[in-house]
Amino acid sequence: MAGVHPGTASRAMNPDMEHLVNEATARRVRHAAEQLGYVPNSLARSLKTSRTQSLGALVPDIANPLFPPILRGIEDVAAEAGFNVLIANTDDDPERERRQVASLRARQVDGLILASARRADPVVLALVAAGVPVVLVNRVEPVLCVPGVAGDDTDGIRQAVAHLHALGHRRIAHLAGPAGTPTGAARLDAFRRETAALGLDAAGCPVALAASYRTEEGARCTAELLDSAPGFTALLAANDLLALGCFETLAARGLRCPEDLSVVGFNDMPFVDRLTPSLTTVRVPQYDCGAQAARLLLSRLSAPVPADETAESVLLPLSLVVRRSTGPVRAGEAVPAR
Amino acid sequence: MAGVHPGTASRAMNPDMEHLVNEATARRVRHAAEQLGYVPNSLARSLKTSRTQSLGALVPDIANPLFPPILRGIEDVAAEAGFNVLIANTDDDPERERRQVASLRARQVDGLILASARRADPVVLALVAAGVPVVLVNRVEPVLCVPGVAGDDTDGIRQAVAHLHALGHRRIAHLAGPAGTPTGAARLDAFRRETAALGLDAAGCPVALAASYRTEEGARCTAELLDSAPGFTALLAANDLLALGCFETLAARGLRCPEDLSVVGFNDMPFVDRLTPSLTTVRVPQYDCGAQAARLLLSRLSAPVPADETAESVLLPLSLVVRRSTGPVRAGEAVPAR
DNA sequence: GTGAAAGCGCTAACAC
DNA sequence: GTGTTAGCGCTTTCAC
Repeated sequence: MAGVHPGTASRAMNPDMEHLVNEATARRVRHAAEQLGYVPNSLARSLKTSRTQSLGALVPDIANPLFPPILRGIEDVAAEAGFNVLIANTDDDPERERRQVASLRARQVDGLILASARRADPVVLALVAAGVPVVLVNRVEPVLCVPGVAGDDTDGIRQAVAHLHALGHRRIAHLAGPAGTPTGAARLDAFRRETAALGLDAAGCPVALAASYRTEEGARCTAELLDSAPGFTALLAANDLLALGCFETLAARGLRCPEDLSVVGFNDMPFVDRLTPSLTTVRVPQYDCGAQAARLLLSRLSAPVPADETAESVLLPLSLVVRRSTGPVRAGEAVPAR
Repeated sequence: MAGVHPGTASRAMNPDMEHLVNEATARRVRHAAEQLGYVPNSLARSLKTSRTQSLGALVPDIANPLFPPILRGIEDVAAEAGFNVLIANTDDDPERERRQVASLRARQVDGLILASARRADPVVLALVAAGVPVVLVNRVEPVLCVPGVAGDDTDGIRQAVAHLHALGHRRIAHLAGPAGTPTGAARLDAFRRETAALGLDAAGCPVALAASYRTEEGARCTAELLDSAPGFTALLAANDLLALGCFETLAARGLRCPEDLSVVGFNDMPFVDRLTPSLTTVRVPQYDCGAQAARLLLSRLSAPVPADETAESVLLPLSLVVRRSTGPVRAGEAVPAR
């Protein structure tokens, strides 16, 4: 319609090549495109250039409130660089994860951000072996030698334990996350180290292992702890959803929080500040995690890192947000220091 | 590697064409593919077939808890049919919406699901004019003549008003959603009709118009209502987030819910059952909305509907969930004028 | 049952 | 500054 060769039209429509074309011609082409409602076919473009300008993002479940802020962080950074993001849910199911990764690879994403990594995740290993640029977020596993962005779990747990200790608690239980997740394992490790470092009696600091990061699991494990190892005055949950489950069990048994039990969560999910009692929790900057992970991946795309270079992971600082679910231990319940 | 022509390999790898190829040959091809870690390039396939097996989904903001369940519904149905979903955020910004639609079209999505439609949305009209299969969800606008799936807002408001009326409330305020959104407009309309039908005095049923579906807006508008038209004993918010804002203002002014003011929300967002007081609200089956919308779109893709056929919209039944934020009006007691 | 060949819409060398 | 050409990886009609 502009009376030019397709090649010229292509140049006129591409901001990076526009300078190669006569200003008047370019205007004519753009005008024709506008008239025709022409939208360049990015599939064809990608087939030619073998870059799709799109990233894949894998999350366990988009409906889990932890992940939308991360995804939003990824999207915003990606959009700024002209990248789209394809989101897929794994439901923490390895088989589904495998299928989703295959689908994203078939769609030729330029790189992948995984919020769904499990410990020694074979899918991640395969991806790395295949040379696909990958960055982990939230769940970072150093053993995998994949760069990632996450909160500094160890320090977060340290702050939470220190807070409870300062309130006089000496018997602190831990509601640990699934052993298969890097976060669950790291937080449990940190919990054991920190309580030991403060000289707390290991027997007074029982641990329950949740099978998943779900409210019902939190409720079940809390009940289990109360039944099998009573006597603790505070409970540190590896995740806010688990803490919500704890609230449920306490309510069901007529126990009050924080009077009977102080509860600390992890993540600072949206709306946990509006619960009663409002949840004391370790704030993880999810949006920033996502944004940083996207930046890390984009930088690796534009400047590929040699295989022998060590994968650098970023640990974002966390801060404890003290609210109403934690309080001083009751005098009668304080365990005498030995 | 299998020693066959690419065309044969293609047939062997495609479940629908597999019957055209010798079983032994097919096995050989699949084995070679496995060995090589071969993943078919769906870009090239799509370029040839001009179907991408992907849908676009536009939401105002993925971090708004209303939308993840809808997206999950879409994804699950799409996945079952072998479709991927590309998600994009509009932030309710028409310009951003335009760009996102262009990007999705450039990626040749086979159809679009919009949760972000505004009233008489020009982007939607342009899409329809261009013959792109479109389905609306949540925000459905009959005027646009686009099929959609949403809750039956009119009936939802009816139930909420009837509930408050049954509790003795005769002065009910409405915190209306943005006039630019179909949901805001429909709920306001229904509110006016229902209160009138019950013979309530219009002057005793003041309305505040929120500029956006955000907590802060809800807080601001509640304050405005309390200041300008005190005397109402119940407040019906067009959306749970607005209701949360209402809670904030009540707390700030030392007013109790439901003793001083009964509050009803809309949507039944995740976690509003855990607030104090737990929120009485109209439950919208978000997941089902998304799932139905996806089904509707997929059916239109496989059996295109002639242009002259009327767009059929689906209204899902809603139900009021009565919790603790509503209670009987106390005789002679009204919200104290400041 | 398999091979041959054309072409989806675009871009990037290369001419001129 | 613009036209020409080849080809990205795949599918599909048509031969045989």
